[in-house]
Amino acid sequence: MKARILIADDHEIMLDGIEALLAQNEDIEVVGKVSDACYCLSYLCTQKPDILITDYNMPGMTGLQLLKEVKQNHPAVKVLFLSMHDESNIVQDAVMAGADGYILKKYAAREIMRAITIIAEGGQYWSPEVSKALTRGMVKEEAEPDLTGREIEILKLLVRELTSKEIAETLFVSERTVETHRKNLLRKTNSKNTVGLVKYAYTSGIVVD
Amino acid sequence: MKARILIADDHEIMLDGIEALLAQNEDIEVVGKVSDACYCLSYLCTQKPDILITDYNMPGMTGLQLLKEVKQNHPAVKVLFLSMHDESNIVQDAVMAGADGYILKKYAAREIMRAITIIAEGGQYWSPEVSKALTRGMVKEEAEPDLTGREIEILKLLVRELTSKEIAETLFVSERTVETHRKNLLRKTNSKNTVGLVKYAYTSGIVVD
DNA sequence: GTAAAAATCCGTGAAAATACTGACGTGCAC
DNA sequence: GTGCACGTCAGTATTTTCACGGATTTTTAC
Repeated sequence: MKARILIADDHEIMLDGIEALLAQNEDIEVVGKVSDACYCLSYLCTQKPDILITDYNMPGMTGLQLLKEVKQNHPAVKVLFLSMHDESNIVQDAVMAGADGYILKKYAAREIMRAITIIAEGGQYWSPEVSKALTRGMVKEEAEPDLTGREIEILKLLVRELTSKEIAETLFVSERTVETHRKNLLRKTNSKNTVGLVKYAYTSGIVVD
Repeated sequence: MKARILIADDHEIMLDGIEALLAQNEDIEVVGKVSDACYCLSYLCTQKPDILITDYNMPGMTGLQLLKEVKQNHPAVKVLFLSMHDESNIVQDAVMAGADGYILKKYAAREIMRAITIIAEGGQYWSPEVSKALTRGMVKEEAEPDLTGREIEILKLLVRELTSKEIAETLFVSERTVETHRKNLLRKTNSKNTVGLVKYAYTSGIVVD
């Protein structure tokens, strides 16, 4: 009874690297490798993997969106995140949305096998840093960045170096509206100014980088 | 006569992935894997690899700095960059500093073998996108972001969400001076506003991400 | 059908960033 | 010994952002 694995990552070399690692274990079978979130979803419909290993930063769709899609349409599939980021807001979002595991890329080599074994048995696995980020978020009570669709939209335009005025013109709303959204973004992301918003956009995967 | 390869990347799984790929070719021998730029430099002194394959974003040192170190102290070592970025300024910096190859991570799986073969024979290899970025930079005559030390210093403080006033106080200079540097940064990085500077800081590897 | 969340809008005012133009000293290279 | 890059500083003006403290309407969820 092999664990059937689907791997998603936009860098093909990561796909091969992960596959090479997993090949060492006979109880694991890689049934597919995809480098695109949309293709990943369609793949889930035809094949029925037990576990999806996916990068958190995917082109076209954030890892979080992908996770939500998977959990909604294929609740039986376990999801293990691979990510460079250990910011508590990102990790927390992933956990809240039902991820089964989250490991940092820099430790992936030594942790991925254990993570898959545990997840295949119905458990969960978090890298030490990730656990720390989780508790940090809990304790500080600071992890709320639940941005609305409109806020994300505005953040994306902001990152494209548009001023509030230009964003307002683009979205056909008042300048005031944009300013209100920015005000809320500053509060939610705990930023001092625009710089913080751009940093958040980068580290949270809202921009593809 | 095998080609001796040293691999540097801060994500161990990438090291394993690359090694697994290279293992397919008998003419290639991986003599070391390091996940830190400093350790990489010391390794170069003891072992004598023919080719160094390195990530462009390394903790503690940018790929560019590492390249310059290598070319200065170990001119015989060829350097092949692996990177997520194809911005013309980054690519151009790498080429100018003497890189022997530059491939994008998303194509690494299919290109790395060819790149190494070519480089081992004394040639150079660039991913198609990289070549495009190079010519784009040439044609547009826009690729100059040669930031001075002071400008980088200010950019780093800027990314920490400090205002010009606060930066001025930190560096014990006039607010005007900081504004001048920012103005020059905007021009050099071809940015419209602060947002562009933060983006540049992220994509160029000035901040560690 | 009601409560909560999200999106829209407004005024005032201060702070910060950007645009423009110009200048001065220092050190280094050719 | 003369450019030239670099870092330093100034004045003036405008635009943009941010901080207050509201408000209304639309959408969503139960």
